[in-house]
Amino acid sequence: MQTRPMRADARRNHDLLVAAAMAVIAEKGPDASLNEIARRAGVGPGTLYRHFPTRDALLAAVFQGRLTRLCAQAEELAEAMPPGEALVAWLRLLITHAMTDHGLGARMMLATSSAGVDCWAMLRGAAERLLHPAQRAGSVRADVEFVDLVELTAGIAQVTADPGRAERLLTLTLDGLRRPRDTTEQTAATG
Amino acid sequence: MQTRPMRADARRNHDLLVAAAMAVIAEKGPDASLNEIARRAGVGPGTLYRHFPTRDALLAAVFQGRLTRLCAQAEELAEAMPPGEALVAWLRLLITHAMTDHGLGARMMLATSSAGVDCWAMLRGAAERLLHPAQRAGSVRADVEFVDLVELTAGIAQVTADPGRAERLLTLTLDGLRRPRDTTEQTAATG
DNA sequence: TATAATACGGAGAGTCTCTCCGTTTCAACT
DNA sequence: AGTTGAAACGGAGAGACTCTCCGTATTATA
Repeated sequence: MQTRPMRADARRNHDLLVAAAMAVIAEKGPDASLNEIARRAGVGPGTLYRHFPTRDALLAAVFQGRLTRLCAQAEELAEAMPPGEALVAWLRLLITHAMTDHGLGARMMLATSSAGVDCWAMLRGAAERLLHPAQRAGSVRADVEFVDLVELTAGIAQVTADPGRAERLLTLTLDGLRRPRDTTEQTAATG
Repeated sequence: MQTRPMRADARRNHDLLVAAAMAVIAEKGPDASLNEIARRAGVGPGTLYRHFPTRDALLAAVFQGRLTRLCAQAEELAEAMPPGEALVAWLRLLITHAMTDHGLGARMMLATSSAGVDCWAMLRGAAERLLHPAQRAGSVRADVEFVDLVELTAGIAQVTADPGRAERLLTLTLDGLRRPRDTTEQTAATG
């Protein structure tokens, strides 16, 4: 996979397209017309399709920047707080990310490999950087895995656009719906 | 809201359209062409739009039957099991429903009022019929509300198509990600 | 500057949604 | 049964979108 330097005009159009896509998607949602994005970028539709063969490829390019920042924040949190709190704080950031642009963030998070950018791998690195210490510290149950975190977070982000509701659902997910079992309930067979 | 009897041909076409929609959506997903549904039903596009002004109205009609059955099952479970178990069993059914037709079920569950069929009200009745007893019995925390159940369930259904994963995420949501607090961790300030 | 490789642009084919209106069908009344 | 007004039908068509193809223009290299 050797990346030979792009021709100057190609590079310029690539950047114009990503910028236009960011603007149009922010205002019209993830189903915005690709035609309009091309128009806004000042290029023809053909050019758009040459750079980004599928809609998802374009979306991935738009989100790569945000995702990179999100993963960097995981590292910062890990160094600034105790493991359990750091994880929770990052999950909050993750939900915010997943809610951007009408739930588009969540859609990208779930895409295993969206043409070039491997969101999955990036997220996995960041999430496990926080999850494993939190588990070692005993703040999070040991059987929780990376994929659980991402799917639950993405799910919450997709069902509501209201940050207050999202916060509420995240809290519930962290603590569980069942009553805390410091009572007598022993749950003989829950399977 | 007086419902005068439909004309015979109107009634017939209505039913043909719902049947066609069910078939086409099952095979092509929720974004299936409305044109094709009309064609399959043997009517013109105009007729389809007269009966169902929006896509969601048609989808709601398709799902009304399934939803009705789901709500009836809530009643049956309530009579057959202890409150806590009944709720969990019904949530399992709810997720299955939410996953049908490529996550379309979840989309309908979240639609507050989809042209005629008020899914929200139906679900609310069924869910609270199970939730409140479960809370009185102490199986579920008292601050959980109907809307929490629906949103969490719909979220799970939308992020995965694999029943195994859905089951896993439901279990996690019921029990929480945090470690059960029979340990020493007291969480002074988690905000 | 000449030339091959690369990228561009936009016309156009095919599809989809949704509307409009002339035509047909139904049901109520004589 | 026959008449008639209302209700419903159907399909042509406007407008928008996705994606392709290929003649033209631009870029890098010699």
